[in-house]
Amino acid sequence: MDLLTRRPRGTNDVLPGESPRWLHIEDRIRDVCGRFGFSEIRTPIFEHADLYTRTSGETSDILEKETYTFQDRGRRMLTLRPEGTPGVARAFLENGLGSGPMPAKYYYLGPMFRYDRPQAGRYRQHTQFGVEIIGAPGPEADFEVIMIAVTFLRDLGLGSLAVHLNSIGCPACRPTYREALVSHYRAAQEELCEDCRRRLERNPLRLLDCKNPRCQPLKDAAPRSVNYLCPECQSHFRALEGLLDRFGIEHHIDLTLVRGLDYYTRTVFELIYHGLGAQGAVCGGGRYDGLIEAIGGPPTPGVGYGMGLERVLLTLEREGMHPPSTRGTDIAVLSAAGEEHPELRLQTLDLVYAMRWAGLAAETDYAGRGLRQQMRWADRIGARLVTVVGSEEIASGQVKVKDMAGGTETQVPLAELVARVSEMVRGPRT
RNA sequence: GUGGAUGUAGCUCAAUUGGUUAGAGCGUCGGACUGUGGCUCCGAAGGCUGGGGGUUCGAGACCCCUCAUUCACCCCA
Repeated sequence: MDLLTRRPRGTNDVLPGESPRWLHIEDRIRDVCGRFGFSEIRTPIFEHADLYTRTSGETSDILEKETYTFQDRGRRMLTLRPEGTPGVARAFLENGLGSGPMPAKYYYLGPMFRYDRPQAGRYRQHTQFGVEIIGAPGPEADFEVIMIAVTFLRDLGLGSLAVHLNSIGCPACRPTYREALVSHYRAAQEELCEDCRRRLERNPLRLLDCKNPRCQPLKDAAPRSVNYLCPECQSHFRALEGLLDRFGIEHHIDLTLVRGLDYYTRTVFELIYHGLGAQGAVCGGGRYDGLIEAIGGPPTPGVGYGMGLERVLLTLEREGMHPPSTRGTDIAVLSAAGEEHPELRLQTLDLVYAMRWAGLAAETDYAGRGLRQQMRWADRIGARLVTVVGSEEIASGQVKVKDMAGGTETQVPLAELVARVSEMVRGPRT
């Protein structure tokens, strides 16, 4: 019934009070991406449903149960994007971006959609900041992707991070590992929890994700993917670790880290923020050397991540960090006109617009309230300066400008008001 | 999808074993001070107690359903 006045489940309004936090982190994103040489790419919020089924794999119930998929009026099956990477890969191919300078380095920022049960920092519409490097096969690209995330979070003041890292091999070596894993688990099939039995059949790598105590002994004894890597995958992984060491980035090899999407190869990683428990993972990504080929392009390596910004925001709040204050009102122009002096009111508006066109943040209350109330209002909105325009001022050509913080008033010729206020706000020119 | 907790004014919270007309602080608007803010005092607006059903003479409170939030799972893009 009051569906009309309630937002859909798992969505959020960003209210004016919250907006400066978003502006701040968006600002930091654009800055760090510029420094790292990443350009923004904007792709549609919906894509053909096939794009995601083709890339993310059939094993995950992600796509069947957790996407917003619908048919449009032209009977196309479309999906609200659940993540950024497939859309970027598609745009890369469709627009022939491979003929530009390689590797291609992109970042994106925007809403993603997933149909699951909301929790704090986890919503049906959430905002992701992601980066992709396409066309760079070596470990330096993996490193750069991790570093841009680490640098961004450090810039925000969230330095207390650890990189959790693993390598899940490539099409050459992963099958061997998968077999080893399956035979290890098959031997003890009866002891497994229900979920794990299903995983064993459908997606064996996920066995390592199980938190059921019953499966722990078996999991602890399970073969490790890093021991099954082919020489190429192994040296790639070692080199990445070496780079992280060299730059003093805290990292742990997490042998149970197996990301959910089928397209990952070699490196997978997560960034964990210390002391946040289940909400600690702020960022996850990895290498996807087979993805572009899977959607019909030439074999092209890629690596990237997605970062959930609501979770970053939540972390900032829990750490008591505040965004820098935004520009407020420079001057409130109060009107002593009242309703019976329309001409005076118009002269007040003349002044307000002259100030705005000169670059000042000028505000005026809509006429009608008493001066006391207007003053109170100017105080509430945080105006730095206040001036009053009335018949006395117009007649004498002199207005007073009051500094709200100190309470001091300065007499200023009306003709010079805009210039003088600009000086007071910006500091005198030298 | 599974289990637990919680829903009272814009916000934070009250309301005796189930008992008259659901209160306070903050915020908003207005007045004291009708041409000067912050402090103080006064006043007003603002509620189908999330929604629906049930028990009862009587429900904000108890029961059922539903919606939403939240925590832990599941999953993690």
